[in-house]
Amino acid sequence: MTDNRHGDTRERILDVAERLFMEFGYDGTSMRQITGEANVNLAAVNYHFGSKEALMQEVFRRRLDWLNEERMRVLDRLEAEAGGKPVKPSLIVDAFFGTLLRMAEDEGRGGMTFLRLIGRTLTEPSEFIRAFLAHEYKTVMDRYKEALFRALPDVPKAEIVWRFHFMLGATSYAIAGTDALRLVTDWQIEEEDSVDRLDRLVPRLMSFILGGLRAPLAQLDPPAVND
Amino acid sequence: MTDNRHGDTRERILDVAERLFMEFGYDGTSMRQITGEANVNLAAVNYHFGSKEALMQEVFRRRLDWLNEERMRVLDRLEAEAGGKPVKPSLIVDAFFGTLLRMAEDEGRGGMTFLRLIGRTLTEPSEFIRAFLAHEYKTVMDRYKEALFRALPDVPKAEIVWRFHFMLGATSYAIAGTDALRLVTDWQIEEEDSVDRLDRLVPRLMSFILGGLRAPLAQLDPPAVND
DNA sequence: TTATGATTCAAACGAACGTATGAATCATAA
DNA sequence: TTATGATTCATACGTTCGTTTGAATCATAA
Repeated sequence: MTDNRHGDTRERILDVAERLFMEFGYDGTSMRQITGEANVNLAAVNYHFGSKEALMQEVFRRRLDWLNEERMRVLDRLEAEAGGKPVKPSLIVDAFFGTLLRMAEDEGRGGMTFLRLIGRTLTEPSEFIRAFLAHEYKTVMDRYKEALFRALPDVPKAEIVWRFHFMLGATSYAIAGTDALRLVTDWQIEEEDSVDRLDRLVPRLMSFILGGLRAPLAQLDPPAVND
Repeated sequence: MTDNRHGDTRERILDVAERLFMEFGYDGTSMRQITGEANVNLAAVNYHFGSKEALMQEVFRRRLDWLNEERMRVLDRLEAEAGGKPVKPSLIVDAFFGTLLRMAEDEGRGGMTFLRLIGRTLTEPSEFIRAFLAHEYKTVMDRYKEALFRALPDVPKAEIVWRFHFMLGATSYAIAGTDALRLVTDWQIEEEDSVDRLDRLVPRLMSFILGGLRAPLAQLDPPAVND
């Protein structure tokens, strides 16, 4: 027969699904693709997870639980070290984005595959995915926003949230977009600078988003009256 | 009967498809949705455009043709005004991204709907879409990269391309992600700061990406030897 | 060895998808 | 008015989708 050990069926499905969702998106990946490449029966996903949606959620939960706890731990440590004073913005940004990016160096935690999946999924259209991610992210997001508010007391909160958006966007896109970017820019960057080389990407991206965070505030006209 | 004028069937299909592709993505939008909301027969898309893929391409071509020509015109003008000297980076960035963002203020050119569609599509998984966009974008992209190379002669070209990526990412995400961002950040930003208010978004985004472009270069270890 | 619950299997289900077809209807000009 | 080509129409085709089913097979413990 095949080399199936029935005990790790769940894990094999999760690994394959993670990779295929990353490559083809949620809608673009069929149950038959997943079960085929995982060498399990078509019905196995529904048996072990209940549905395709539940599988997608489990793919994320498996990685996000650790990531979000780690983000909390790092911020806890930074705030403890600061002893009541606000934490430096660059440290907060590194705790949030750097933790995510460095997670990709650990194959046991999903590696580049999961990192790209996260990036791609943040712009996925499917309603249930966005709702699920919003719920998973809420607590951590609120903690980090509060930390940034404290760290930048002179910057309007709305501006901070905006820049958090922009940083998220640059990051998602950078990690999701290997292929997309390759096409758009023709990618004449040398081999050793490929996105696959995280040690090249991380410092560049961190430098960019920190530059954006520190940029002078835009001059805005006063808000128009609501009519 | 309905208020169908058979002459504008093509245009009505394009308008509806643009909106639905923006909202639900390419795979998530069915021919029956499109033709239903456009009040045309199911077969109309295949009759007028040939296929769903061809429809998607026409949705883009209708807007991108003007956008890319306008980007060329603006850069032509800037380079003429500079009279042989390099154009300032901030002007180049504004010519590329600002032209796109300001296009969204013109409902006749697609408005926010097309802007969001562009943003979302840059991370779409479908192969044919990415290939199509890469082809549409190639000429313009090369011109702008060259302009940036000339404007920043002391910055390694690879770094410039990287930061172009990051700027593209922040922009795509910001314009695509109304709903996604709303969820991720809980969106306690006041009403008048919504993404729908382009006059709020544009200066903030431009300030952010310019800050990123100007950020100090990251310190990199020398590239590892390829083995 | 046998009984039991967990897992895997082949096969099928109904629904939705993009597309194709040929007749009906329309606009236009001879 | 009639002939012609463009367009719209209702309907159906063949696929693929996610899911379900009931029997077969497995691991485990009495």
